Amino acid sequence: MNIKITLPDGSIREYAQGVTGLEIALSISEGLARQVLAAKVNGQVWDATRPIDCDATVQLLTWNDPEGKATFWHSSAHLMAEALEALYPGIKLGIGPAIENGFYYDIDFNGHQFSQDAFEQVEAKMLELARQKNPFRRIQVSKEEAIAYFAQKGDPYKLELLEDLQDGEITFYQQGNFTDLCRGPHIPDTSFIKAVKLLNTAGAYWRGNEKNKMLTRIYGISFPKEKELKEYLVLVEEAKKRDHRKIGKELELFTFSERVGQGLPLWLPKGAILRDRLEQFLKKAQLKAGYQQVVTPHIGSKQLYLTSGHYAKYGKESFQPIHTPDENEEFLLKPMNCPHHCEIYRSKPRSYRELPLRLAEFGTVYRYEQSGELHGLTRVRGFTQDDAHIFCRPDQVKEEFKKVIDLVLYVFSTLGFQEYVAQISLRDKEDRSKYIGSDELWEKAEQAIIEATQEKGMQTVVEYGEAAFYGPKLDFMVKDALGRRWQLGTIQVDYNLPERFELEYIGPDNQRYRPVMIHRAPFGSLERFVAVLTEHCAGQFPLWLAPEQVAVLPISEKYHHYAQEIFSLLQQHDILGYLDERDEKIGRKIRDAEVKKVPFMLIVGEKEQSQHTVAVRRKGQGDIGSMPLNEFVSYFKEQVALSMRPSE
RNA sequence: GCCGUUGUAGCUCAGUGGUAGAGCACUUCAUUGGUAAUGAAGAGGUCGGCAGUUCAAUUCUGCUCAACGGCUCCA
Repeated sequence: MNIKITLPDGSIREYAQGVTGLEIALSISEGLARQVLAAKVNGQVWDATRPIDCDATVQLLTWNDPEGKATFWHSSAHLMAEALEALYPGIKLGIGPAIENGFYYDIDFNGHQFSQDAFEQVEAKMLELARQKNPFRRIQVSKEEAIAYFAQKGDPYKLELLEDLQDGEITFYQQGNFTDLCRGPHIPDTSFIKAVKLLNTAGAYWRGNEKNKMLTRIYGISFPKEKELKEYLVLVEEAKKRDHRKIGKELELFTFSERVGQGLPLWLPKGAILRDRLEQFLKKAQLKAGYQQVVTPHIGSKQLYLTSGHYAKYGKESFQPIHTPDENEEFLLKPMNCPHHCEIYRSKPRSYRELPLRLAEFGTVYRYEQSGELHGLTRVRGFTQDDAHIFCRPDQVKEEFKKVIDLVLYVFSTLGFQEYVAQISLRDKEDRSKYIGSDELWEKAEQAIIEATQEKGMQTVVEYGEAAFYGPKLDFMVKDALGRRWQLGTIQVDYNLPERFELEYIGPDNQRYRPVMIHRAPFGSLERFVAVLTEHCAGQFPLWLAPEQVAVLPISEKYHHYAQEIFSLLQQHDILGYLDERDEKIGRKIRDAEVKKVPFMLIVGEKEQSQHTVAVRRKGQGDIGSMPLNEFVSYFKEQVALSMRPSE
């Protein structure tokens, strides 16, 4: 009996029943067959060797398809497990999935010593096994058989996983001497794996629960070609060069001190300039958008956070209250600015005519983060939010929300972040105990976000369980140099805090109403934003942000006087930079300025002094000719404006 | 917080059971130079901290602090 197979180009071919993806590929071309890793059958990824029994739509997956890569890496995880089992008999296996870049397997080494020194040995074993061209076999087993197998093998983790599986849908995959409980799919055989590299090890709790045993997670990556592994490793090196912790040190943006405490960044002069420019930029944009700046203290009475609900939620995992010596009053370092802003709202009766009231503050907050979580500037214990709270009428929520989206996107585009993910963060579907407020209010808030993003025509992803405890959010995420995702901007709709703080306004009918709050921070925090921006531009900041914009480099001591004149004129135009009066040759001064990523160098010597010009050199471009200083200043200002123009 | 790795000069890193080295940076001197490193000399470290083993510890052991890679967490 024949079945009809529809291919992605729309063509329909007939094959005998039980045809496999691999056979279909072979019927098209041998070259294709050599590349096929898996097959997407009616939208589901299958083994390329699995028989297809009825009419189906089939897409053949290769290394160029994300699902093809995932299958490849998943199979690589099995291969690694096989190699590890061969080298360390008696180990227990957790889970071993493919991830965004590679794969991992969680291993209980059951008494064996394992360290990264053994990586090469494991890699060699994997390649040895790969060359055996062992097919991955899919085996359907009953639950009983499956339990018997792992009970005999003595693998408690697999037995635990089996508990949650239904009889009848359990499959094993077997290659060489290795059998694993696995849903699949897998690549046809191990010989596709031509290059492997183990990357690092890490502890990981069994099933992600910190009450469970910690297993050793081994990360690795593999490729169908040796060359691709090399390219990948070059890419990783490049990413490391962009790491904001490294660049931050080199460019003297920030530092940490053990004596000050972990997670408490010290901003150095150049970093402070960067921060300040970002603040000024946003303040200006916010002024235009109708925000008003406020300032509030760094601590607040514990009572404030009891009211807001933050104390009940986070009190135990926060910095503990400060006690006054005499009255024994309790104060908390402020972990967020909203309660303070609520009190500003309450400072006088409000009319509907005043709304929306938009209160903005670069507010420094302190949160106790677990020590193992701290990471450069992206995860710290003291940081400054570009915070604002919009108090508005319920009928204004959507419009205000959309305006905030515009502001966030304006900020992103001005700073060159084209790639970001807008994530709608909603409540956990099952566990509602983590949240305050009624279902009705939550639904209103969630609806407002969904509608606003739809009306803006934004591409969004929805994540459940990612909401704040008082309301849903729209989060903007970007990736760092090493591919880790970080949340930058956030916009949150909140019906709950106005309740808790009993915020009110008088409506046109002279009745009291409750306003709605929108929390928002386009940068998120200055710290994290600077970190991600640093990596984004590899320390080569746009001209308007560069902490050192122009270096004045006299050829020799004889021209110091003229150079000083030039430098002070630059200062009068608010151009930042330095004058290099060191007793060094010009080549050296240029090199040092290049290394410091200074965008412009003005070289002055005999010729410039006599003609009253400056020789302009642009970083990365070289000499761009001589001109009178005033000409350079206007050229420079043009370039600053260009560097700020929102990219399309 | 948990698992693993690391900690030597301002930075990047060698090294050893007998109290330490390089390059760059820094200081001084010579040099007055034209688009990515001029030369010489000097100074700089209680080898993360505390304890223990030892005749002797930077080196071995324990604890502790911090950083790094993950896990968990993230108002």
